[in-house]
Amino acid sequence: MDVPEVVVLRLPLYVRALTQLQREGAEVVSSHQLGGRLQMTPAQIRKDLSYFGRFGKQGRGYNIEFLLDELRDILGLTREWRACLIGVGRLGRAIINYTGFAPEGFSIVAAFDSSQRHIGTTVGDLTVRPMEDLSHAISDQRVTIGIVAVPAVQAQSVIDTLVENGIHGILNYAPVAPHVPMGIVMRNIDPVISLQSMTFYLKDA
Amino acid sequence: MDVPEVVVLRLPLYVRALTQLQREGAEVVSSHQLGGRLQMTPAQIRKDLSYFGRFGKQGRGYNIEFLLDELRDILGLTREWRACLIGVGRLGRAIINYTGFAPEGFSIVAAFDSSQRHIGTTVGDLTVRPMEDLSHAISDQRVTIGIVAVPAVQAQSVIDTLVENGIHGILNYAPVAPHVPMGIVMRNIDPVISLQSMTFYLKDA
DNA sequence: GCCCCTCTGTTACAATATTCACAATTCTCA
DNA sequence: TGAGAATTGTGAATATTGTAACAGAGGGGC
Repeated sequence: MDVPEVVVLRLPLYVRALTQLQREGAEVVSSHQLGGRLQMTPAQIRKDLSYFGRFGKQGRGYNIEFLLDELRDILGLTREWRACLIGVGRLGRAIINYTGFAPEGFSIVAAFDSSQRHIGTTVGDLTVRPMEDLSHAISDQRVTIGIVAVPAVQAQSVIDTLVENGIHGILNYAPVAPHVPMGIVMRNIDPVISLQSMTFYLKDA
Repeated sequence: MDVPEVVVLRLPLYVRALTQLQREGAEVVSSHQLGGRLQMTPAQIRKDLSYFGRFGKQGRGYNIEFLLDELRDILGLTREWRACLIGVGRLGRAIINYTGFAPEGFSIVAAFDSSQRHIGTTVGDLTVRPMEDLSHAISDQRVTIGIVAVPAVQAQSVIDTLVENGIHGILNYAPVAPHVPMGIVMRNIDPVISLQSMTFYLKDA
């Protein structure tokens, strides 16, 4: 099964739009309607979905509940995902307190920091632990995702440590482009980079 | 000048990597070296840069200081950009307190909320103002970017209001895919979407 | 039951993006 | 000064991604 990554990146958008439609009471949606919501062509939606199966009915469209179930299954969203967070500075604390993760099945089950100042303190309902505990925590609490919220200079070494301890998925908030081995999936959250590509279009307006 | 958007999206990464190299004391860098840092091919870097001019010297590479100046100019990073923030809940407060914006020339100069509970309170060094003040604040304080940190249901209408008041650049933290008119530049920051596309690759590991 | 309208899945095509490959230029050093 | 090594900028080749178009299936109305 060889699905282009761009397609995978769009699937969560479909899930979200369909969930919204479902909340509005819709039962069926056409690729045209969905495309209207997401500002994309109906053809692209149909093509994307066709990588995974045949989910629609000609003349009718897609049953929302059914398609949602399928997409959630494809993306692996039917299980809970446990993450650990490294770095409980301002940013890290904000991430722990962010309420958007839990409803989608992502939970932060452990927090780490290298500074004595933070170790032992409580953030949300987590007690901050020293980096030395990382290895045990990952296996004991079956953590599969690492969230990195340390300063830029420390990010690469923290990520190396996570990878050494069997983490395959990394959500990186540090403003760097870390190097990860093949097979490791990393996503960067970086508002400054987003702004800097935005100003290119704003600068002569 | 017709530059592909993917190229513009990469320019900030070059700026960051070059800044880092400069801090390390380097004066010159080749496309090969830069590619090593950013995990991309030398050819891609050279081609990207060639959309904007000829910045390198054969046999030698790129003068870092010169290339940085050029890229900053291309991206419009030589001026200060003033933003306003809408929504001072947990997320909004974290954004105001985020220290990563200022060093890059982005400053949040006004904060708004629609709830009486928040209006008049102080966040960072800003006093939260009612939405009614938005129009005046944008012109008085020459705000050009809007940062949206309101709940999903309010995001579209807040964005409409920003656009009506002349904002062309929007950094959206709300977990929705809002609809904006042509010519408006929007960037979405959405860790949940990032995680959801990550789990696709993690689910059978 | 039949016609017509709708809408999917898919194939063929077009547009974009990336990589290759090489002439041209610069630097180094004997 | 000249030969050899390094590295750019770019046009051509390849690969990837997106769009269009259409055959065929499903549904509704009469």
